[in-house]
Amino acid sequence: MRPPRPPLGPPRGRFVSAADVARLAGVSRSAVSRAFTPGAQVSEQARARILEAAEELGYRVNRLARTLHQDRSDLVGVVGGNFSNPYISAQLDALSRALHARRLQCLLMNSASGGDDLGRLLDYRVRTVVLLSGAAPDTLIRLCAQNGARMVLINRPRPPEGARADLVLADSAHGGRLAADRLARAGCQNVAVVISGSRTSAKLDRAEAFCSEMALHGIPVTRWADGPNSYETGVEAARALLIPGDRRVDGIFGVTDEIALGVLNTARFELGLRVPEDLSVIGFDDAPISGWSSHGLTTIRQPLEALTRATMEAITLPPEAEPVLCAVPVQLVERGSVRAPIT
Amino acid sequence: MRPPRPPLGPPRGRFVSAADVARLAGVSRSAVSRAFTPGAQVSEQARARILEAAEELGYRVNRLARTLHQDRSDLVGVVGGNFSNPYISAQLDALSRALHARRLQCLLMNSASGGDDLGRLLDYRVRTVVLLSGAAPDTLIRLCAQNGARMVLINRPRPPEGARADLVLADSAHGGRLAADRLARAGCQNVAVVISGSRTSAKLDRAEAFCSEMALHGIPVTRWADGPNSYETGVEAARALLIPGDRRVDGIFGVTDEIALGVLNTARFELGLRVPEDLSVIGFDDAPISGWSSHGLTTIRQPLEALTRATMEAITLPPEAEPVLCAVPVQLVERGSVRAPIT
DNA sequence: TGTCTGGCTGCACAGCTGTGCAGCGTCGTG
DNA sequence: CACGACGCTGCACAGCTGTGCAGCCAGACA
Repeated sequence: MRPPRPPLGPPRGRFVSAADVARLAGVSRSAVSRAFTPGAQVSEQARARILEAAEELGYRVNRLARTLHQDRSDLVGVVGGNFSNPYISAQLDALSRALHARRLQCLLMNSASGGDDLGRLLDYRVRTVVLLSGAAPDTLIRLCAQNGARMVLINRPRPPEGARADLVLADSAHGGRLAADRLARAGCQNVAVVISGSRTSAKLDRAEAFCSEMALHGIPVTRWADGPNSYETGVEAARALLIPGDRRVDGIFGVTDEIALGVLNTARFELGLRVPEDLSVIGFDDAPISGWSSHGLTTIRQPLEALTRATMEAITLPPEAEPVLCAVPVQLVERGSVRAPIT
Repeated sequence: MRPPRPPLGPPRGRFVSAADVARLAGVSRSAVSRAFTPGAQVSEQARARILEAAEELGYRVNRLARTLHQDRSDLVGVVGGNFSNPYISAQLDALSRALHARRLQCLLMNSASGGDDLGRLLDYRVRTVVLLSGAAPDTLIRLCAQNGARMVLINRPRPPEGARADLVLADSAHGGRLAADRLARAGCQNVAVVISGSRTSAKLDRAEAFCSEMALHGIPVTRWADGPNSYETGVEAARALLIPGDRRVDGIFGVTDEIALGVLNTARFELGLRVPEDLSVIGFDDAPISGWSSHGLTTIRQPLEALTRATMEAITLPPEAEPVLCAVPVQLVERGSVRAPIT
């Protein structure tokens, strides 16, 4: 039960307003506003009395109303498709911390549930929309432009010409080449690349670069592209690709760690293959669980800190600033799921 | 100051308002408001003209301003400590989808970064605060009560007497007993329980019930309680607990899957123990990755769907409704990290 | 033709905050 | 003592939307 209120308090079940505090402290509502505005002119006694009254009532400044007055809100819309994906969730964790540190709020939207309801983010006057998954729908691009909200795409496909959006991209092409070279040095003769079915994304660039680099080495590549970006997709791919025979696939590149782990585990535990002796597997992302000793996945690392830092820089740019393109370097992380180089 | 407006269309860099739309459509601002309010009285022609103008300008109703007028907002504050934790991220994924389906928005806050800045959620007039991690600070409890915001605690410690909060609890005690019975049936003689260092949580209940049930079986239990709720805590615990000797620990209960997986992997890959022959390991949660063939962790399942459903019910209750207590049953999931029962 | 009804429309205000501006009192100085 | 300066306060308005209420117009009916 709530303790009985003093007569001056606000009614039950409603938020406390500055007027309530003013009444209790015996000042005008303006004074309350000033007491919570740094640098505003209030006497020390009044401020003390106001803060005391606010504390007693549990008052907090209504940032929604404050936003009406200012040109930008503190809200940043963050869109993701699958927060239980190991790399996405690591990204979200880092990003939400960084936003918090800059006193920005994170309005989360799961794009897996609805269609292109992403425009609803604009209903809340978000200053910026950040996309972690999926492609940016044209309607969202237009809405952001018309309303002066920035848009940050992380490892997302380049929007159509003329669309204003900040791009934060890991060097997918270089990563794809690194993966190809590593499998070639391991002596693989017959390799495959596993992509999810979604066509429009940085994953395609990784796969493309992998294939063309492999062509330079003269090694044939089988492409598997089906299903969502998930562990199960890796499982399915492994079952289909790793049929016994004289020219069995001996190296697989999964365009995300989650896919690669599905391949790795299926090969080891369901098909009875030895990794890396019979099969080399390499991933992309370097999700935290890829380093666990149960997996030991060799992968292409996208540094999360650099990605987050670049994202925060784009987020905090003023709305009229020119869009930014930031490329983040990637690197090979050796863990043992790829055979040692033959010399 | 605001830049001078062109006769039609809003200036760059600001959000489009209903007044802008009204000007373009040649109607009053009220008419615009009504065109976007279901059931309000507007003629078909006016509505069509207004919607067309809104489409052209990219107008979206400002839900922040609308909130000023209504008694409750659409915002739900969600607090978590570590979104890269496998079970927390699965919870967040399910919750964000469910909120989206009910047209509620998810204002995310990472409690790992700041102290008790959680009160900042109230600045945004959230209708409800949901806690996924950590204990509810007294100040937050008081703030919510004074402002008529509901509070939902998921597997969190019971708040102090008199605090109004909805509780959604998996049956920790029953789960702890299930884990103990299972290890006892496996013939374990010397078991340990691994808790994280945080004292205040449902994890303690799991451990307590485990210990008392083991006492009934007459089996000694070593307690390890240190570090955060993380994979590394499991690693550390395994290194410390599994020292070779004549009375080595032969069964371990990790109070979360993440901890249990740290134990499991360290035992298998670093210490060279066979699981389950030399050591039985059991976890709690049933995170998605626990079912992966690389782990095969036997665990106590907290059904995510039931948890989410109960949470949504509490979230959508009116502010004046009495607090709710919802207990969700748990069950044992066999996967092979515990030895077969001896009969 | 006059009157009444009903459907739209716009005015004005509420809801909450930030801030320019004028007013008020006090204090210091000539 | 008179006057100016200065610090503080409250008024009033802006910012954006929802809505009660009155007014307007057209159409229907006697």
